[in-house]
Amino acid sequence: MEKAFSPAENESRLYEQWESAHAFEPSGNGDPFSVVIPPPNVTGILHIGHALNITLQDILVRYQRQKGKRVLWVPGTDHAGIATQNVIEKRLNKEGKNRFDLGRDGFIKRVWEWKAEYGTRITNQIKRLGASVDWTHERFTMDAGCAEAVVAHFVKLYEAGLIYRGKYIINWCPRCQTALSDIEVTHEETNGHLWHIRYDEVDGSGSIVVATTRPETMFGDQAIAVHPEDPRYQALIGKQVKIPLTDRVIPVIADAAVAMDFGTGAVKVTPAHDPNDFDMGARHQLEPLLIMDESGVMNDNVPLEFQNLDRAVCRKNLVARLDDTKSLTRTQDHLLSIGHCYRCNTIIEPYLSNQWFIDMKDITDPAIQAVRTSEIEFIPKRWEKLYFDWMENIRPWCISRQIWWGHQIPVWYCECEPDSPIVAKTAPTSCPKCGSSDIKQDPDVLDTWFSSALWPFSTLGWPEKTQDLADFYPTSTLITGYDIITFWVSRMITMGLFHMKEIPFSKVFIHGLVRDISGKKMSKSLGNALDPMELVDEFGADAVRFSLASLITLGGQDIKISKEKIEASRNFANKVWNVSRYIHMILENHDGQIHIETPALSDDPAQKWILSLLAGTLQKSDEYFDTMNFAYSTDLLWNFIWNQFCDWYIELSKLNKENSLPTLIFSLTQILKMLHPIMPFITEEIWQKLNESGKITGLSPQLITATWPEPLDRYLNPEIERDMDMLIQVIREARNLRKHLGLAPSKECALILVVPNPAEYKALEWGQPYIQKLARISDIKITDKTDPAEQVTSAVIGEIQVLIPLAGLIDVDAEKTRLKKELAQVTQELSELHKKISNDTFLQKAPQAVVQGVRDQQGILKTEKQAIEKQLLHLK
RNA sequence: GGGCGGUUAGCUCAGCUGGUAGAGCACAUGCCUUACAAGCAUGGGGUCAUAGGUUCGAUCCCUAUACCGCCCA
Repeated sequence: MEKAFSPAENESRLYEQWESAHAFEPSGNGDPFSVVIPPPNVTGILHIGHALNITLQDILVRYQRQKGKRVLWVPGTDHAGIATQNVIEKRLNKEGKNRFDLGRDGFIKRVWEWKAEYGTRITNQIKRLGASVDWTHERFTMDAGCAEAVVAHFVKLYEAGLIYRGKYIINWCPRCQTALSDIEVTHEETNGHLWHIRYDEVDGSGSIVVATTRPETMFGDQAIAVHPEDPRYQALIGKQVKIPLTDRVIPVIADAAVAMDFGTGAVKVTPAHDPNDFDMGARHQLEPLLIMDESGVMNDNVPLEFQNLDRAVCRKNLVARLDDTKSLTRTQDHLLSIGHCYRCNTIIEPYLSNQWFIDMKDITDPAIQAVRTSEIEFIPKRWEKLYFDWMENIRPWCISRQIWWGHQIPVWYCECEPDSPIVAKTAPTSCPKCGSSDIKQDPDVLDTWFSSALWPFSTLGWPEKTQDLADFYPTSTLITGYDIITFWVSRMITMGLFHMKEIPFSKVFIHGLVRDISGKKMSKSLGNALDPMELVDEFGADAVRFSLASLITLGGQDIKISKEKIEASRNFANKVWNVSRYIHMILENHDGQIHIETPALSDDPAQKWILSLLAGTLQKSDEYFDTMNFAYSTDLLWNFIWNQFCDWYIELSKLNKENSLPTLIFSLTQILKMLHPIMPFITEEIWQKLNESGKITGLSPQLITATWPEPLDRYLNPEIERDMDMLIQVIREARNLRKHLGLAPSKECALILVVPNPAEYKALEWGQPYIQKLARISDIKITDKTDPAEQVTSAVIGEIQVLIPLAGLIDVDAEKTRLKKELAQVTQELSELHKKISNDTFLQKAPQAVVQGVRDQQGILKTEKQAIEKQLLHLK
């Protein structure tokens, strides 16, 4: 074996080997276990959040596969309507063109070309992470099957009366030129102003001052509203006022929705540009008046001087003019929340337009129930609160988008009845009413999430009744970030239950978002983004995966990642490689075969010990993988492999190399199996190297399809673990004493152990060679009583005294100082225990075991104290 | 305005059906001990945000407060 594992030279080869062996495809007769990947944007690149998400799924999936499940992990990508269209439009801009120059068909063709060119980029990145997805099941939200599903979905909802079209205020992005759903708008607290504007009464008798954050919309005002019980304005209700700078006259109306304590208590009502005003307008039969076009530019419903101005410029000019004309009575600083497009961050315009909606409130009940009854379980549970909050206050979902890239709405219109849509699964050739062939399809496309909502079953073949659907729906576990619980998770559950009458998955594992080391969200514009592919290049996929997994605790907190963390994981991988290399070397020098399925049960204490630890590790490992406690899994394996197996067992086994080989090999194979879900590449490579040695029988050709370890409970041995713990402590103390003496590590010395306890005496007796080897001891003497004659440096572990006799070399003063410090420590602890034990209420109320624990501890410390005092006396 | 999460060693985080704290990294010291210097050995380092309360006993439970982050309106 090479001195180090080279990820760059081996990972892609191993991946291809797995894939060509069909290892990622469902096989066997086990229970099905299926997962659908949260589809990334087909033309995007993989960011570290994806890497985290994919890593966690792959760990779960590989574990379940090794456990013998019939595993299907469906990969795929999303067409990401607005985002992708934006990218292509930017490209066109660079060529000095726009989408209208190409026309709809030409533009869409262009996007498909782009997809053909870049669509494999992200799937290759998924491969580089080692994701064991079944590529034969790969899907795309705009492939033929998904498209068919989307149409079936739309038609079914329409026929159930749940989809409708209408004029409402929606969130309009003037840059993307499309409607957005409520959750596609992000709100930002912003320092703005509250402008107080005076509207004069037509009859000249007085005026009313309204406060507004958006003065430019005043040209669309259709009323001024006050609260019906506001004493300040009683006389004004019903009066007519004039909009400043215009001749338009509007009424003062009374509406209970007006907040008396906001601003002046009087508000302008602009039904076409504000959702609340729209509702109020409907109550008072006010006609909405649009004053901007779709780009946010003022139209000819405003005075000439403001026409064709951008809304922001208009505001600036208007405020100046109002000030000049004394209509502006006051300007206040005001903190307000402004909606922005989540794709391009442009300020959203509440805009009146004709859109398609789904009436969600009629179909969410089963989806709410499924989580209430724990049929679907969120991990961590607290996210259910967000889910319920969203679902129980659900509003109509605006699903139409005024873009070209996406699923065009399956609706046609005929001149004969332009307001009556023809909804059909396949494009009609003529109008069913008048027979005219002059029919036009609705130009809008559907929200991308409309198709994503079908993902757990559209990817398995729905609306056809496929074998995949029968075998793998419902899926098992969904793993995703909390940022798309409302966008995606809630809608999959709703639509899964609506179409399939069955939940789409039984568990939803929610992980945090990846942030940089200072807690900021990673983004390209901030320059703090870590490119997962660069990290894979530098440290290997295994190290990146291990690092990410090690940060995922069940609390679901956001995680911070740094290169240092990944470097540490790379070092761990190197440790695994090197211990394997060491065992491999012994194997090569070994004559004969090792039978892996029959590990030796030897009398060797070290072997008994490591097998006991291995058995315990396996138990916990199963538990942590089953509960998706990823950080515990990585901790457990790191600790067992590095701190127990490598640091201690390997060293102990060197005393008994040849005899230890079966245990070494067996332990290693179990380690590889347990570590494989997290670090698939390096473990697979080591596994195959073991196989290539030709000296081991019973190994499957590939680790990926090797079965998970059988329980090893028969090896559990608490006595040997206790004895070895003690032995390790003795060795540590001996090393510590040597260090204090300034002894060169290579130099051997003598050791005396005073051990009054017979059981400990016995263990130290068999442990004698281990102590000599690991603490570099030439002569060792184990006795049950102190020999006061010698000059020693000493330490105490419970009843055991560890002494290094070294007449002449010991700095008596330093030794005294050290012992006195220890004595003070022990005395302090003893006095605290004493305080506790002499408290009557403690004795009465604390559990027996706790009281006994304190007593035991007291006994041990007393012994230690006496020993230290005795040693101090000897030094005089 | 409402809600959620966080505050533990220099850094990143564990720990919490309550019995005075752990890891990795970093740091210090000494080592090329033939698996590994991407390493080995040893060590230092924490009034568990603050103030109250419950309790024999609180990092853990309760109530406030402060600060940080996120979500919703």
